[in-house]
Amino acid sequence: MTKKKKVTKNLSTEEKIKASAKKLFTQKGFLATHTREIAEGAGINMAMLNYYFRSKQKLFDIVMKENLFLFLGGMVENIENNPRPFEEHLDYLVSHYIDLLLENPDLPLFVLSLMQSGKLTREYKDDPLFRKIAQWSTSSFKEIQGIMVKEKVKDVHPFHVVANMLSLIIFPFIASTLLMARSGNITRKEFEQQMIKRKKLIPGWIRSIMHGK
Amino acid sequence: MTKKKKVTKNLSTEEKIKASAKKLFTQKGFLATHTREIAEGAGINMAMLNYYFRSKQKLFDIVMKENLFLFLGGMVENIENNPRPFEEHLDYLVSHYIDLLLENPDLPLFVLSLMQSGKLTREYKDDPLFRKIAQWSTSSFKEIQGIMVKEKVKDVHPFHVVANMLSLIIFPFIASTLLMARSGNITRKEFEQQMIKRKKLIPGWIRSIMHGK
DNA sequence: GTCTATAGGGTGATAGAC
DNA sequence: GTCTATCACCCTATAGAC
Repeated sequence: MTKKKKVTKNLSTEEKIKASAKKLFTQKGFLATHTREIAEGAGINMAMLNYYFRSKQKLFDIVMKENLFLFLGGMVENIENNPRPFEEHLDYLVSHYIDLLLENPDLPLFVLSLMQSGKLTREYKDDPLFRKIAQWSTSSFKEIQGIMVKEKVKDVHPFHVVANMLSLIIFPFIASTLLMARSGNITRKEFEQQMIKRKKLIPGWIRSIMHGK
Repeated sequence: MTKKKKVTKNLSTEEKIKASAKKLFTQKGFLATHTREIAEGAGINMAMLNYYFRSKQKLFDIVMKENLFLFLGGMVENIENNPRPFEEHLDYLVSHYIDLLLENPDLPLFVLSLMQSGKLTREYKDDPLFRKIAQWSTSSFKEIQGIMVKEKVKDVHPFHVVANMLSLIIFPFIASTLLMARSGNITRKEFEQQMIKRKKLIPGWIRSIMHGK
């Protein structure tokens, strides 16, 4: 009855270990994942893990960095290749995140747990990718502020635009089980279909806040 | 430089242990919290923990149950004492949750981590409090559905009403650090002030979705 | 590169004195 | 009820044969 979904593709041992580790770390976190499980999942011995990665911690760092780059890399690329106002960027942004999260639904909780532990900001604050994202979000925030001043939206702080955008994109994935049960017992497939529909819905909701409608 | 915020109120040893355990479990989860830390936080010895609670697991179960009752208890009471349509309940609901989360900002991530592990539904699915909440949310969902049919909202599934309500309430607390940094570097105090403002804002946003505006 | 066997360290739990 | 000392276990990491 025990699940042993081994990663048995045609990969090098190193890649097999990384694939197994990524899956387990993302699902269970650092502490709850044991090197023995990772080895088992990769179909190799525990000693190989240390041969290739020196330690559990180093393996974790490498896997996490890849996860983060996955999360942010595509976005930065798009920002740099398509310099345009925030509001024109909005549709791409929402769509990109939702696509990413549909494929990696465990990513948000993983990243947020790391963030809460303070580890994330400590270790990656000087990373060029992180700096770019930070820079872009600062300028985007100022843009949002500008729009809201122009539109004379005074009862809603621009903070809520950012808060709502991230909430509406990310939270459903974190609480998918809860939401499926609380919305007429829909299936995983129906859930995913609704997430795809949100790609069109969320930008509208965000715009109506920004323009005070 | 090590923080040692001991729980040094005038409490019985048992209460001291529970207070220390609750704080640590909520912030770091089960595995990352060690019995030695809990004991240190309570200003007592590790052996006392087993004397009062038999094991780390039992202590965790007790503390978790209290956390859940905190999360749900007040709401169930209000639902039972004030039977009224969902939309009239909405303002109370949002307000209650935001007040609760302002005082217990670590609670959501804790509950969601538990939920993801499947432990929560397994252990508490027969709990009367859980059953009441489940029942109430089912009937509320049907009410929302009814309103949206009446208002001829066809391009938005009622799922999104529930999804958005929970997202807008809970997510900002999970990602507070991120949001503060991404919204003009606001302080914790300003963040909390905006959360209080959301008590009035969120019901409006939810209503406009329900009524197709 | 890959394995077996084992070292070394830390964790939860408990025995037993007071 | 509270403490000190210690056990038994499990986990990561590594040594060393192949």
